[in-house]
Amino acid sequence: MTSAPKLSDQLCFAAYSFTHALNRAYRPLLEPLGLTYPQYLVMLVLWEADGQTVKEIGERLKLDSGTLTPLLKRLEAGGYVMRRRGKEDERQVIVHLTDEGRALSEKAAGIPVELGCAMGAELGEIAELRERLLSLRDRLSEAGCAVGEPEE
Amino acid sequence: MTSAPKLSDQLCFAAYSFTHALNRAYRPLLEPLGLTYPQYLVMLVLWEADGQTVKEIGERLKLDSGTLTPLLKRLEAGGYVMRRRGKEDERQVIVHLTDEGRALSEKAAGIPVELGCAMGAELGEIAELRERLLSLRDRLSEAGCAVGEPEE
DNA sequence: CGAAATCAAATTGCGCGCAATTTATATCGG
DNA sequence: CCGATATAAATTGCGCGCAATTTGATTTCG
Repeated sequence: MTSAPKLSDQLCFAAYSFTHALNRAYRPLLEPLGLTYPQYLVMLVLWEADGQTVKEIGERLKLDSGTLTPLLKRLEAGGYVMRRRGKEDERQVIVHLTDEGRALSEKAAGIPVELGCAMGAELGEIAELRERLLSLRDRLSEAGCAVGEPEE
Repeated sequence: MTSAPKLSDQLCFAAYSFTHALNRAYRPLLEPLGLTYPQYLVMLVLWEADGQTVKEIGERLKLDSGTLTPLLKRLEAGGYVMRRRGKEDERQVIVHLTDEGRALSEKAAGIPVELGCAMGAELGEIAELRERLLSLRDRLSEAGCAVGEPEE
């Protein structure tokens, strides 16, 4: 008798609802900066290395141009980045921080700390959890198309 | 000098991209059933207990009527559930499985197993990770409005 | 060189998630 | 009993995420 899978047993639901809770926790912290959470992630990528192409940003965040193009336009409208066609290769668009965008990193510096406190978890626990999630993510991505073949 | 937070240091990004990877892994498994991942979660809730109100489903999944109402309408259009106004309290809408919706649980029974294999993780590891994510989620939710007060 | 294949962004369409508002029903207090 | 309050869904508006397609530039190869 194949009983239905239980919600409470599922790692997937735990990850799903944890992510949403994180999103909700970030919202009030990011709102004063005029950023959504995915926009914040893009800014993190640019603070690490300015002048990346849409493709490079997408590889880092695992997002495609369908998501990034409108998001970057909103960041541009907000005055945090500038989008320029590449000079050598006109297919690509290079994203540069504005002065304002660079300056924003100072205001955002306290956010991870604050979130860490809200979770009340130790740095070591956080780090370990992070590694496990990234490793499972990569295994899932590798499995990728292999998922789905019947067992018999 | 307050340097910008690093993407790679962040638990939040790990959770974010793990969740998206899970979503992508579920997609090809759920597509033959005609379900999206959030729809699958709703079905999990109903397979455990049929005849719940929109509110009850929302409490279980941490979703509100703005998300659930259109989702449930699509499930109804797909023939898996029926939505009925409550007889005692006409404010609430009670969601019932159809025969087809109940039958679907058999086809979905293999999905968690398949995903577990794709992640190549042990049951114990999965269970532990799940508990930690749920516990952090709840701590985040409790902190809730407390998040955001300045430190000085 | 020039057509075909490849590649980077942009666009389109759809389903979430959630804040904010609206509608309809139920309950409470005077 | 009736108006005020509270509650459950539904609705509206916006920003993702992603599949699929389109547009325009570049590379490949005959």
